[in-house]
Amino acid sequence: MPPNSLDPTISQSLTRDRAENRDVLTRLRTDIVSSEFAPEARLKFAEMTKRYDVGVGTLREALSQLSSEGFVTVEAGKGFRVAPVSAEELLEITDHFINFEKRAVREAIEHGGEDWETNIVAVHHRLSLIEGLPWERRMERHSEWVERHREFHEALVSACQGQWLFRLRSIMFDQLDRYRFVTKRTPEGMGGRKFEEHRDIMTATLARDADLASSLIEQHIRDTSERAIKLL
Amino acid sequence: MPPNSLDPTISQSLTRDRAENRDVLTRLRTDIVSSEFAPEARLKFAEMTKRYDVGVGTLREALSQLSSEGFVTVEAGKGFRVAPVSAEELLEITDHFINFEKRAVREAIEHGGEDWETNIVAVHHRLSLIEGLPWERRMERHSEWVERHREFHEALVSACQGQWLFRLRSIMFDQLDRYRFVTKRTPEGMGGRKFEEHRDIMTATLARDADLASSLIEQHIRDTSERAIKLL
DNA sequence: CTGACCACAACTTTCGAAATTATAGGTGTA
DNA sequence: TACACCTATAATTTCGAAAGTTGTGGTCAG
Repeated sequence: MPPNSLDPTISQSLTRDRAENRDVLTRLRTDIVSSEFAPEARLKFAEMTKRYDVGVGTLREALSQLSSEGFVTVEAGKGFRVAPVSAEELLEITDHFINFEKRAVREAIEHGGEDWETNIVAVHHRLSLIEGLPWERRMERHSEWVERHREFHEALVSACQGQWLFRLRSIMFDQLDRYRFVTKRTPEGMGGRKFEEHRDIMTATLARDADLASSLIEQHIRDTSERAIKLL
Repeated sequence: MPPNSLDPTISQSLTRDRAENRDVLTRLRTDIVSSEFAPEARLKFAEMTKRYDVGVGTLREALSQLSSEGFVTVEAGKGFRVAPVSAEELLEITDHFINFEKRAVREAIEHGGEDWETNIVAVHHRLSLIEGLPWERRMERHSEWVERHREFHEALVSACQGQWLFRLRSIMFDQLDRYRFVTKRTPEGMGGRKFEEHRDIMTATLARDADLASSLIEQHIRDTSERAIKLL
């Protein structure tokens, strides 16, 4: 039942509906990543159940899941809070993620087949459609960019053999997303060389040049994190 | 209301009650780690609520938490299952854990103070009390050994600076525990050189010899995993 | 004026029933 | 006989209310 095409405000309703239909877990994580809730803010059940229109049980399940992902903290009897942020944590997360991502892309280059290659090209294209846009239009579709950016990096390493390597990498990536958000409103952060960097990473990966791809990815991630630290 | 002292079967009721009083999450994890539920077995709510005497909501929260820890899998509408096991996964988990643990112990050696040292000695002593026992008595207290063993390795790295390093290390340790369980009933696995190995690791760590401690830990973990693989 | 104690309010946590969704078995038709 | 559909059953998933806890403000004794 997708009557989106009948809605007069098409472009808005498309993104809006997609956001609304996702489950509470995803919506809550998105709201925390995008600083909708400030770090260390209390997450009260009364407000949350109204905001997301779900029962307390469902909400509790989502919150406890987010706590094991590291996005919220929980203290017995005191409820849930948004996890704090710090420059030290960002530095550590960055190091772990780079470490994982480099190993993962190496494995993917070694084992990836035609489907893997094709998917990278496809996903990169969708990312470049947004990154090629002028500054203002990119800002409007920032949440879409976040999603495409995630898909692109995930596609790069999706052929890696280690299930846990992929899993650990993804945990760190989600955490990085939270810090990446602070660079949103700066032209350098949200634009700059991103377009070329992603293109170069893709080229090196498809050329099966693991050393080059690794080093490009490391620079790419470290640059972004260093910009974020200055803005924290 | 702990009328344990009135119970005639004291030693049994003490350990039993301690197990019963822990929350559902811990009990369920213990039951999965100790192969109480076979890998890939379905975890039905009807049976679970009776077994642990909790409501479906509480159970659901525990299960979804365990799914993000990797102990159970969940498919929307199909319920929860115990996560599968494989030799490949054990090898990967072992590599990740050794990697984390070596870095963590290095950091701990660098930053650890007197409290850290004292705690290691104390926790190692409690571990050695069990490991010094003859074979049959050790078997009886296997679940206690698991707990002490966890505490010992945790104490070694508890002074490491990286919060996420510690966290990631702990996730891998819990996963290893599940595989370690298969070596339970073999004399070599559950005894052998464990006593001396743990003592040597402690000595090297307290002597602040990071290189030696790292290499001893790597051997220690890898030996155990290789034994487990043969029995899988 | 200070400190402790008590009662009230707000919030978290848990439970069991109701609604929804998947599964298996059986019936009818080609 | 094979295939599809429909029904009954069994499971998951969600919700709202009740029970339990923690925090707070006020009162009374010292």
